[in-house]
Amino acid sequence: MTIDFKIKLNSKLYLKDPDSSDIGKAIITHAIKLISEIGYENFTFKKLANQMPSTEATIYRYFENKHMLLFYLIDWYWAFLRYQILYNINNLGSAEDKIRKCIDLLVWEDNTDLVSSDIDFKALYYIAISESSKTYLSKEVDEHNKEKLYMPYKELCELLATLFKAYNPNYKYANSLASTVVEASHFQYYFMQHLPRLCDFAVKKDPKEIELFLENLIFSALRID
Amino acid sequence: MTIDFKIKLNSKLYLKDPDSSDIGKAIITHAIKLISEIGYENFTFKKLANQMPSTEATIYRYFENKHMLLFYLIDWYWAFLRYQILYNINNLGSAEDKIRKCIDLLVWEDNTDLVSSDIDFKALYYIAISESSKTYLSKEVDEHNKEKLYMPYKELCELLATLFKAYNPNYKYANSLASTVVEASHFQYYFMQHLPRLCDFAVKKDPKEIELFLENLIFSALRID
DNA sequence: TCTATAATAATAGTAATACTATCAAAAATA
DNA sequence: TATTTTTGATAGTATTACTATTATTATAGA
Repeated sequence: MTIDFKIKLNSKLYLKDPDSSDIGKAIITHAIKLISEIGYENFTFKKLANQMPSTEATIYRYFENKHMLLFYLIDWYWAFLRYQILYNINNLGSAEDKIRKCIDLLVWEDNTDLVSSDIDFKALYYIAISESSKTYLSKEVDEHNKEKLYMPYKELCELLATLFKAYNPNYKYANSLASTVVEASHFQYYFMQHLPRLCDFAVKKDPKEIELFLENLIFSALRID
Repeated sequence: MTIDFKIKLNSKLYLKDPDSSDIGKAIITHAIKLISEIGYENFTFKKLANQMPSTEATIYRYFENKHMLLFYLIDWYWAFLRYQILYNINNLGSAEDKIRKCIDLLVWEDNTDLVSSDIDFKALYYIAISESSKTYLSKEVDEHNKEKLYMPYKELCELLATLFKAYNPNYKYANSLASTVVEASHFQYYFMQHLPRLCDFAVKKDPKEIELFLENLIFSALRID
């Protein structure tokens, strides 16, 4: 599958748009590779510069610090996921089918055919799982929220919530259910791999099991009597 | 309410048991205060030492680094929460009542009467909300898991899962539902305060609303037809 | 109470991190 | 070609995350 579009992100995420130059794009692709390998805590601009190769100072001209670079990747991920969902549910009829498709796209499977791009989607997905909550679990959350940096995440949740409302207009917790499902799709995947006693997918370790759990959770909650 | 017990934590969390000396206890109480104020990322042993007051070197004799100190606090929190639940559901008859009581204890309310201790429970609760996932969202997760450092969290989830199974023995996702509810109790509270569009509690900002959402989620999922 | 032992304070020091600044070379653009 | 922008190379600072040493203080046992 190839979707051709440009994701335009909030300009407050960066000092200089990484999408505007080759070296900017290299920063993004190498950052995805490096963060997914060594983790956000061990990631530094110096290490990134050595990998590219480039210099620390150059990267600092694009991003204020590593937190903003992570923010950029995560916002790109949420925006990309939302576009992918919009594209894929467009031709579906029922709200139920649309919700099922969302769950399918929320949970990564290895057969997902996302080539034709420099972005390593699987690596980015792992970063999203392990690091995305760190964009909001910080003391700067209110400032960042004022600068509208959480918009891509909010828009994704809003899309899900809208579908839930379409399925059952009387359900009172559409937004909370949406954020719960998005978060759960991540940490259940993480638990499956690292802390299997916290989930029920240890035996098969199959992402499809996570989808079944989430579908069951959603349609039970939304059920109309 | 006063519960009198000692929480015994995994000795791999520390170099010297902070519960074994006055200065060790001071490290814990001051760390709770300081981390809740400035956040884990901005927290350093030097700042903690200046607050107590003591010295950096002294704190390093108790904890390998700030990550292990956070781990200690979070493990204490999960263990404490579990004991509190066990104590409170002991005299309850039905699984449904027990589950409702768990939700009640999972979500902090300001009237919660936990005095008679040096521990600032409210501050610790806020730390748990904002920082607990950082104990497992690290590249060292598998090592720490081998050392059984996630036991208190697993035992809490296991307790919930057991209650879910008691309510409906045929439900297939008791563990995943348990971890989802525990995590959701935290991030829904956080969203309510910082990112209200991601939840449905923005108007009242009342923790009771979170409880209603979680109860609805659980009993819908567990419902027997 | 004295003595031995352990714990802490005070201080110093190192390597890495998280930046900022400067300036020349290279590349892009007009 | 001239001008502007970007990058590389280098240097430097403050803070963080530790480790090490030694003197002082507290504690426990005889």
